[in-house]
Amino acid sequence: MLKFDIEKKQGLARVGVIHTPHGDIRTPAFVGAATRATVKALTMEQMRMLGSQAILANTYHLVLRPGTELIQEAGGLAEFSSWHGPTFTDSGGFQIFSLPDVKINENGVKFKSHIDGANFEMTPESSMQAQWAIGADIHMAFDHLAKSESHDDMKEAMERTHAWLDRCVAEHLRIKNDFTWAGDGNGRGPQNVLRSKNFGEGELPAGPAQSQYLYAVVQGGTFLDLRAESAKYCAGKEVDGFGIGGVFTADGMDEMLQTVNSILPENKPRHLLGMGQEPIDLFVGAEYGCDTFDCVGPTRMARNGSLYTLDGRINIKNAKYTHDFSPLMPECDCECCKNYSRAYLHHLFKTDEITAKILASIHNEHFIVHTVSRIRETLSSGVFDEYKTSFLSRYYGKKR
RNA sequence: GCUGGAAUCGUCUAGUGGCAAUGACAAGAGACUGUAAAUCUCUCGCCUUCGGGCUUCGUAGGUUCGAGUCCUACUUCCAGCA
Repeated sequence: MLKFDIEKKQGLARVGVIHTPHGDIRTPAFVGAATRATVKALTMEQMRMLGSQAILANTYHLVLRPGTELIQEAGGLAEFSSWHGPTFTDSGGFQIFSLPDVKINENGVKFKSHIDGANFEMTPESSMQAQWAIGADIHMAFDHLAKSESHDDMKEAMERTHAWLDRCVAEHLRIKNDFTWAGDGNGRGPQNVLRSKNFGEGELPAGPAQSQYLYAVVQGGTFLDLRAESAKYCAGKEVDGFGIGGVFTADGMDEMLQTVNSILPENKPRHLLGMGQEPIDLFVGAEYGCDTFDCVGPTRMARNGSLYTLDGRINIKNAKYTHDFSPLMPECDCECCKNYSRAYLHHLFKTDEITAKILASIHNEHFIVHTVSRIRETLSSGVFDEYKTSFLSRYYGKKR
C-alpha cells in the first residue's frame, strides 16, 4: 500500500506526504506534465531548480516511442529521464478522448498511431503491463472519457471505466504478485528490471522489492449523481489512490469535488487529472481535498507566449512590452524573472528564439509549482483562506 | 546613347480585359487545462447603420461598356551593347 501521511486538515483540504519509492511528495503538489518523459523545453535539472517534486508521463506516447522495452532496459522512467524523483504515468485512456479514429469496444481501444498511422490497441491489461514496464511509482487506471457532455454518454463512459478498473486492479495485482521489482531500496538503481519471482536462492535481487502503485479514476463529468456513484465504486477497490478525471473547467468543480472527496477514503491520495492551467483550479482543487495536480497548460502557455503574473496572464508578444525593461514578475524568484526583462523576453519571442520558450517555461512552471507550494504552506499555517482571497482577487481582478 | 526587360499592400510575390486584386513573410490581436500543440484562429487600402460605399496596381494620356492587364509618352530601375 502506498504510504500517505496526513499532517493537517482543514475541511476537505489536507496537507500531507506521499511516500514513493523515489522519494516523498509534500502535498498539495503540482506534478509536471512530462508526456514524452520530458517536460517540454525544460531539462530535469531545471525542473528540480524550479521546485518541482514529481513528473507525470504518458503511457500512450511512451509505448509508441521509444517503446516500453527501451525504458525498461534503461532502468525505468526515472533512470531513463534522469528525473530521480517520484513519477506518475497516465494510462493512455485520455487519448481515447483526444485522438480521432478511435474504436472503442468492451475489450479496449484501437487507435491509429498519430506518428505513422500504424494500428495500435490498448486494453486495461496492456496499459497496466506497459506502466509496470515504464516503471513509474504511481499508475493510473485505464479509463474512458465520454464522447459528449450528455448524461447518457457520461454514464456509459463511467460504467466502462468501472468495468475496466476491475480488470486494471486484477492485472496490476497479478503483475505485482508474479514479479518483483529489484532495487537498492533507496529508489535508485535497476529497480525497473522485471524479474520472475521464480529464480533460485542466490539470484534474489540485493535490495528490498520495490513496488508500484495504482490509482483508480473517478468519472461522471458534471453530473453529481454519476460522480457520487463513481466515487463509491472506486472507493471500494483495492487501489492506492484516486485520479479524478474528466474535469475541464473550475466552474462547478467545488461542488463536484465536495461530492467525490467526501466519499473517497480520506487516507488515500487524490490526483486531479489535467487541471492547473488556471490558478483557481489549484485553489479550488486543494480546498476541496485534492492532493496532486498535473496540467500541460503552464508549459504550453509558456511556449505560446502567455505568461503568468500575479495580475493575470499576459501575452509577452504584445507590442506594449517592446520597451518594458522591468522583470516579467518582480515578486518571482525564478531564473527567468531574476535575470531578464519583459522587453528581452518580448524580443526573444518576436525573433522566435528557442530561449524564449525555455525561459517562459521555467517561469510558468515555477509559478504554478510555487503557487501550489504556497497553498500547502498556508493550509499548514492556517491562513489559506486569506491567501486564496488575496491571490484570486488580484489575479483575476474585475473578471471575478 | 542604342536595344531589350521590369515597375502590384511594410517586404517579396500571383494576376488570362470583368478583382479591392493571389500567396508567403512581416505586423496587430486572440485562443490554449490527464500535449498529434515551439500550435491554432482572426485582422491586415480607407470608411461603414456590415447591406455596402469610396480610392487603388510608377506618372500622364488613350482604346474599350469595362484596364493592374492593350496602346502612346514620360519617370525610375535592371541587363546587354556602345
